[in-house]
Amino acid sequence: MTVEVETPAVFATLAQDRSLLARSSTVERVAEILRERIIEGVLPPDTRLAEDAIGSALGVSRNTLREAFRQLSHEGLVVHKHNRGVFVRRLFADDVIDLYRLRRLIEPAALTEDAQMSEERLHPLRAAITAGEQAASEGRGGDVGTANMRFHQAIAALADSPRIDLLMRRLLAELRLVFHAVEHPGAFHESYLHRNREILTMLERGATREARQALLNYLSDAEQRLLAAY
Amino acid sequence: MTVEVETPAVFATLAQDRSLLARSSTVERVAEILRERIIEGVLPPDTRLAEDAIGSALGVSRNTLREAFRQLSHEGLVVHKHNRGVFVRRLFADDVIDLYRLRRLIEPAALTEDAQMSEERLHPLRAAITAGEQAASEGRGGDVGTANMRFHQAIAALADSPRIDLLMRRLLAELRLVFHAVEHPGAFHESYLHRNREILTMLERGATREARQALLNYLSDAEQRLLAAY
DNA sequence: GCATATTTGTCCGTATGTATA
DNA sequence: CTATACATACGGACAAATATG
Repeated sequence: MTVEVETPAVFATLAQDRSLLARSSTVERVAEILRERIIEGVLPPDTRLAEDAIGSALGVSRNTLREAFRQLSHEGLVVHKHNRGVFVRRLFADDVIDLYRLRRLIEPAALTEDAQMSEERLHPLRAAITAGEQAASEGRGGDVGTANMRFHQAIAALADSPRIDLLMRRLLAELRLVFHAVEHPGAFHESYLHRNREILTMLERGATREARQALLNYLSDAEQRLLAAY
Repeated sequence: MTVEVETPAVFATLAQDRSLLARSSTVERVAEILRERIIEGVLPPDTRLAEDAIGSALGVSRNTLREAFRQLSHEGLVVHKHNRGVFVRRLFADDVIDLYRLRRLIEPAALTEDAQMSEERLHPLRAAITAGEQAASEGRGGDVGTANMRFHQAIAALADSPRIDLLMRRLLAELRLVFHAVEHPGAFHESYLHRNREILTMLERGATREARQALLNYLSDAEQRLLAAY
């Protein structure tokens, strides 16, 4: 069963400058637009991404679009079925387990004792949390999820490793596909806001070991709740 | 400064079946050929991979070739410079440090206590080691390196996680680029053969903790030797 | 089950913009 | 600064596979 989405309305972008401020390539911009739509849930799992429809909607050639598809395929956001086209990826319980196994490996490891957890380094964590709290108080459910993602990206960034940053970014993008399976993503993320702040507080007072354990508990809880939704 | 390689001779493949046994796509086969050449060192770092030259040498269109490039780019083997083309990636000391940070995180974590280290599961490790020893005794230096890689891929596979498998595969492919910096890659890998077997022996008798420590020592040693070569 | 229409996979030619000698 | 080489992007073509009636 494939999902069909009315294409013209969804892709109302890219018709902009092109020649003026062509900082990035066309392929990059097309991939970025599709990535956003998939992550937002506008293009839910199993949606067929027809070349002709999207290509004409975005005003790009098939070749260009196919390169963007290839890129998203490597990021795990779409799957390529031979002679059938590309579809927004659907993740299963196996994937949730695998993704959280990786998270439990990477995120706690980023909370090293020796790294001086200065105000400076912890600032991104603080910013993500306050953004999440504000979004929650204003009822912007989607933004709560985004802020939560930013918090965990910031945790991974403490490892000070470009490859871990990239790994975490791709991992969280995949997780977005999972969150669409829970009924109220906003409420799901909101319930973890205070736990994020607790972890931050622990880090601020240098209780790294404690923070690591709290993070592990957080991850196991989230995994269980997601698995229950499957 | 970019390296130039005479193209026609290097790419004497792919002219085979094409329509007969088109099991994998053209893109896959092209990527595989380029990956091999890069890993073997035939295409050293900073080599420019011109679309026209390689495309005509392999007999594929530029579109197909570009998709193969994108694949290799995601694996970190080539870098894409906007409006300049793709080049074989050159890694620096920073990258060696980053890559080994990831290895120290992933590989020991794959050696879990609870996982039953049955004969079955440990067989890939044993096979990789004997292959390495045989290659060493027959003076096939390059194959020693390949076998060593296989050993560590097999270690990562003990984690039983598709994403860790993929991560490890990409990580080891990147490391190939590093090994070309040492003068005698074969001798480098040979010196670690007996340490691999020691680790296997520890696992066979259930001394997981000990094996993990030996693996960590192994990785730190290798990192130091590589950094010294830079 | 069959015939037709649609869509993808692959390739080519070309025009335009960009970087380098 | 000019010229050259090259990557980017487009449109069209055709075979093969798939979907549709």
